[in-house]
Amino acid sequence: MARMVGIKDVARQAGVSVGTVSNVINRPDLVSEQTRARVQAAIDLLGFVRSESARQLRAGRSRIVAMLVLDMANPFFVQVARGAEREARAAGLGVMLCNSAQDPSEEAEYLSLFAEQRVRGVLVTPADPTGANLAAFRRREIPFVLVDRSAPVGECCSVSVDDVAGGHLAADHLLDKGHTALTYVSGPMHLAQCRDRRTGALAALKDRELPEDALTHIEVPRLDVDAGREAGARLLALSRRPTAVFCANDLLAFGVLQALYAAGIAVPEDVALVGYDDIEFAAAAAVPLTSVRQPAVEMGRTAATLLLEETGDDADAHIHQRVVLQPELVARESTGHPSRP
Amino acid sequence: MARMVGIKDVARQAGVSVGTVSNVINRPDLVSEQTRARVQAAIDLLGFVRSESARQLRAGRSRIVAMLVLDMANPFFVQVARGAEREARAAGLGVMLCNSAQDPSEEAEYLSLFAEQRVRGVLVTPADPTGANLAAFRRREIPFVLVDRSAPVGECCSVSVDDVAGGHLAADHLLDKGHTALTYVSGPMHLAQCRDRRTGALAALKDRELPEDALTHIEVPRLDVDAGREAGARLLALSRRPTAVFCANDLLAFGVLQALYAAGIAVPEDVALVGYDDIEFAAAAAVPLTSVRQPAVEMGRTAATLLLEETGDDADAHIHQRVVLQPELVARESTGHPSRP
DNA sequence: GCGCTTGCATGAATCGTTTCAGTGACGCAA
DNA sequence: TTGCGTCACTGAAACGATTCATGCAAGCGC
Repeated sequence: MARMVGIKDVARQAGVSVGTVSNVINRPDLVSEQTRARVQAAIDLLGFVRSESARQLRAGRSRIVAMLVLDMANPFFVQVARGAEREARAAGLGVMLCNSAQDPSEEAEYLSLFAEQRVRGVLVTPADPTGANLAAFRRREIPFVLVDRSAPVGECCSVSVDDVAGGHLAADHLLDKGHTALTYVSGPMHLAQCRDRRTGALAALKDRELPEDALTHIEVPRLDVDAGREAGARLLALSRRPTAVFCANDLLAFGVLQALYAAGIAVPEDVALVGYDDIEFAAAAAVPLTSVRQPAVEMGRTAATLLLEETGDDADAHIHQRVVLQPELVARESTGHPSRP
Repeated sequence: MARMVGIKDVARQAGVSVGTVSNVINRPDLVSEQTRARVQAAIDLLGFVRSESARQLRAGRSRIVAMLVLDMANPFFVQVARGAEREARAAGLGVMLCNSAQDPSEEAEYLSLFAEQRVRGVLVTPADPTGANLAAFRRREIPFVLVDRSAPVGECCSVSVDDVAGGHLAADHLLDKGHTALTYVSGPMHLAQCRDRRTGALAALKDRELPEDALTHIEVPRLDVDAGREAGARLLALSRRPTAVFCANDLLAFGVLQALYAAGIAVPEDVALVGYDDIEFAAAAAVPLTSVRQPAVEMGRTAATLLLEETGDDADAHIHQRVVLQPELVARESTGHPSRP
């Protein structure tokens, strides 16, 4: 590979000093019209591309924000990423999107990588339930924002969605449809998500003075379609099959839906089904899925905004915020068409 | 933010020279056991993290490969990315995943970003039909591998899947089921993908001496679920409704499926449906979707391998390759259950 | 004509690594 | 003792940009 052309080559070609070339690139207003044109011509002629590494070596930090999500196979996170990306790029920053796949050791590796890269900041949905990875990361003094997790006030910024409210919405909807007992299908209960959504559902039952045991609980080890199928199988094996099922995310709901279908059980006629996240495929399923919509894009956008604020020029003025967004129920056919409740 | 601790601070703390610290990190075998321990202790004590930017400034290139995909909302590309990522990380490289969202200008911006970053190489599914972006990129002498596109031999590496064969498989399957006329639902025909899959389907018809007009064609402007719904509506409006539909990707098929369902038309009883890509949700739909599986993970893996080869130490020995993988039909219920054809 | 400001351009210092030619120290053979 | 090779370490020169104190010239008011 031929030697990269540097700012020096441009300077020589244009007959000016390196400082001037730098000014043409970064503060063109300091340079006379004439010189600027000459330098620009040299740049174009030589095909000069400035080296980010040299730039950031001098600046002390890069112009990249990293984003580490739990599961890229889940369209929900892709949406979040899209929101964050749009915001960051509007501010002239690049985004490095990575997938921890819920594996704490992957997460740790990525966080080291980010530290070495001196990224501007990190948007992260933590995978490590112990918090050890983040604690180690905090010591490096790299700003980060928790996404889809809420942080203790003051420790760092966080953007999340009110999962208790979401669980409440879902349960309310099913109860409105006339069901008096629900089954909650969740991932591992060490995830705050799964816990909070259940809490919300219980609250909804309580509001109507229904007993707590009107909520059956099926817990599976992951939050994907496969696990949903497993949950569906266990659901079918119950002595009294429930008529209303609330899943902790849409992927689980898909799995359940499929298991029910395979057993010849009609949705919504025999069983009403509610998912969570309202991913694109929820609407696109053959039986469109009622789901609790999380403002995913907005969550990403907000997280990026907070990070930019924290790492901006007036960073000292920054105080950590804990943003909680509200979910919203999207009723579709999997819980009975609105017109025939 | 406190000043970053550098290799110099470590050297001072350990009472050795900077060169020695560097050796401890990069070539520990050159350093005596004792010194190594002392330096390591200093590193841990000070929480030293080496600066990638300085490192790559010296090295002339970074340890990051970029990946630019067409549509991150399509799980197929997420799979490809996963394959590439695994391979790259195994080789100690970071992956920067970006989404051009099929927008040539986004693509151009990202390619500039990559050039400035001096990335090791780029895996790209081009969005720009004119090829201008890539041509500009080639001048920068940054290696790249085409993904899900085949390149003219010798120009660069490429990994793709045989789309003609895929189309043939899909059509064959439907014809095997007894259908004698097919409808092909595709995205824009300027995409080689869409063209080739049609070509394959036509070949299948020809093999059975069916006329070319046994293949109706519905073209929609994008390859997503919405576009699929539109195609479904147009399909329903046809004077003679087809009994067999082949979609250029699973997202389109989902849209069609939904439109059919909404119109009370049963799949597979009234209409048989085949998708393409075999994304995870294909199996998870309430009517599991027959689909042409592309070896997505393997494609990503192979692309990354080729790139590593091209950018490795023996790069001079590298000759551009054009890898074509074979697709595979996965029969599910949307074309009639195997047991009751 | 003198001192001032203003506008432009200069070039050296700097960022944090890696690398490489040198420097000692030590052991061993002649 | 000298010469030589090895081993462990040193210190300075890159890498390619940004920044800043500095210089120079022209313009202006007095």
